[in-house]
Amino acid sequence: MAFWPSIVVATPAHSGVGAALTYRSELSLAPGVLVRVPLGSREVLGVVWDCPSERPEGLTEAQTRAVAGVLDGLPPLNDRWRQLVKFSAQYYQRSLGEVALAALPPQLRELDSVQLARRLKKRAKAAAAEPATTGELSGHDLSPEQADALQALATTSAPVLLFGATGSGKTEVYLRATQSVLETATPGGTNGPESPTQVLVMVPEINLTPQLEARFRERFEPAFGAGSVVCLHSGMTPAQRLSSWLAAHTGAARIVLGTRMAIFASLPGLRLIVVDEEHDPSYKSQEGARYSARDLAVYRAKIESEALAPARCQVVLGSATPSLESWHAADQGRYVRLTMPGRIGGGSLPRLRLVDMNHQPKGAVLAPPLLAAMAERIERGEQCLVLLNRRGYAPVLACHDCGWKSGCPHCSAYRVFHKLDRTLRCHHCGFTERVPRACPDCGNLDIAPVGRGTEQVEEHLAALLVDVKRPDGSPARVARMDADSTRLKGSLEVQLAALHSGEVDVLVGTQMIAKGHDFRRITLVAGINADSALFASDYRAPERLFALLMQAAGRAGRDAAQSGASEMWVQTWYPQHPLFATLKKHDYPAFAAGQLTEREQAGMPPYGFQALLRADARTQQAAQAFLNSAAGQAAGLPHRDEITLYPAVPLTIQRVANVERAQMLVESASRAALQRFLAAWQPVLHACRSDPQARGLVRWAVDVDPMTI
DNA sequence: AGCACGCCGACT
DNA sequence: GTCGGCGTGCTC
Repeated sequence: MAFWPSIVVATPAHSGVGAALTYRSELSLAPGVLVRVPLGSREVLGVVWDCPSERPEGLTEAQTRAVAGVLDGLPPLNDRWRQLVKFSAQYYQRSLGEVALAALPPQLRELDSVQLARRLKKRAKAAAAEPATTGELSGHDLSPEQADALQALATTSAPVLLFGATGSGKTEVYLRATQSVLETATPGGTNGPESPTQVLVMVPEINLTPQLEARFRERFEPAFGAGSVVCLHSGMTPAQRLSSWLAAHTGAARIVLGTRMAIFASLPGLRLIVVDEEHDPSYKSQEGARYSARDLAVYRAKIESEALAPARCQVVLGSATPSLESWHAADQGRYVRLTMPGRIGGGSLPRLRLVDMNHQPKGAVLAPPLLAAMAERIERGEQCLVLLNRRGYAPVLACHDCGWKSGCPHCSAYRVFHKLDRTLRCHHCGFTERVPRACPDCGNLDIAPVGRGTEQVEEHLAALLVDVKRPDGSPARVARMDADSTRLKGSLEVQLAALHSGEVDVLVGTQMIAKGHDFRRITLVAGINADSALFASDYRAPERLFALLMQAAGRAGRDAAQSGASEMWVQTWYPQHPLFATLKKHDYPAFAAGQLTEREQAGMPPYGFQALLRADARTQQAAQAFLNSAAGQAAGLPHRDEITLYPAVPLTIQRVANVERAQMLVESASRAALQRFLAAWQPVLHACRSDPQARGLVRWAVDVDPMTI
């Protein structure tokens, strides 16, 4: 008897192969089984989607090829995983195969069933050698707010928005919720009683995994064994990723910590998903399938719950400054909002001090009152954070004689001056050159930096604070932390340790210093260039600025004894801006309500729904021609009358690495209409590729629910 | 995406 | 005379 399994393989959206391919097999293959199949002249990894015993019509036997091998020994990917993949592919307008294969660890593609069996055997052996010691689970006492939140978590089945101030102890809530799920949830469901309960915890950045991993290991390894907590993120080696993935898939791992990619991990016993800092834009993927791991978390919990009923899989979205989408969902009652307004130990949030730059000496990078406040803190043995969202020494180098600027020859952007290695670096394409001795255009020797980045502020501060002494009489120390200073592996840890040990008094850095890290002795945080975000054209800019400043403020005064005296300084030319009034009161609900009113009036998300059609081409003309041709041929498609297609426009940074970029905004008041329209548009887009006007088109992509427009 | 096939310039 | 440039086109 022959079977005709339909199998998904890695075929990107551009390839035109959208659906599964039909192969031949002597054996019946269960859906979710991993196989190796011939594709063209290669042999690739595939996932069985369906396995009928009838050959599909319109396909002759000669047109099919036989399955080359089955990766037996590995349990099939379960129905819910396949449903998650299918939904993601549909919703984000990509092929099933692309999403499915991208969700698997890359190294799995290179393994045959013999090698895989060897890996699995090794894993089993290691697990047997390190049995759980059934130690006691320990934890600190809970605050009343934490206890209330946990109580509410236990009784609700809707998605939970945990709205907790920085320092309110959200992590402890995650730990307790995890503990409760692992200890009490009954295993079972459709996946069989053999799959132990599991928890997925996501963080926005790789940088944040180590400290979270340490806390989860400390709490759970004594009871659940050495391999019970694993990480999953793109910074791991291929071998580590495969290992963690297998641990999750086989149920050996009980807790998976990871970045957005972890949402696709195979977790047969999944009972709880935590999305920490749920507002963070990093949860939205910007390449391949442009999925939102936060939104998929909500969907995944829903389908897991449906399969587990009456048991359930819960999802918790945590933030001190939730996304307006989640806030709105809570307003509507679709999510349950749990609020933890107070800091652990009763400390208060830092006081906001606005510095009106209109009344400061001309050209001052740091206002004198801010400097004085910093000096005072240092003399008391306290630490300061200075936030500036621009790395390098200066964003541009310019010649004052002829007007030359340090533009990138490959991008429509300036190259940034890095003084440390005397280079001009393009932050978009990476093109780097040594700084020219003289102006390349007119030969003038007097070329000067314009504007400032973290390197310059670090240098500046070191000079300005040179006479300031710490309590022990030693001079103040200034350090810098940004993507440049933490590039080398392990250097982030070294720098964090220097701050913790008190070696450093002032830390200058980009937004990476605002995120998550727990600094005990910081009592002053300063944002020195917030204005650029105040009037940005992106309608999400205020939301992001508020979140960043709120998060940065949260770094100060985490030690309750000092929290009363801690301050958040913001330098601005617009102290009257309404954003600062709500920030001053730490009143996120008021800020969110204001933003939501504006969004509603403008029909913007979450009241309207958007997608972008993006095109990259060798010329701007070709990119726009593709978009225009796509728009023209959208006439008559389903729901076209419910869709607004905006004119094609170049991106803000029009050219990157010699590729011209353009996009077209697609908008609708109905998510369903937008979805159906995009699905019907897909074949048209494929056809438009070969439009003679669009000659030179490099690639195109649809971005559903884009973060920036 | 890979990887073929396919048709035009500088080299052993 | 070939090696190889990357422009189209297909993958059950």
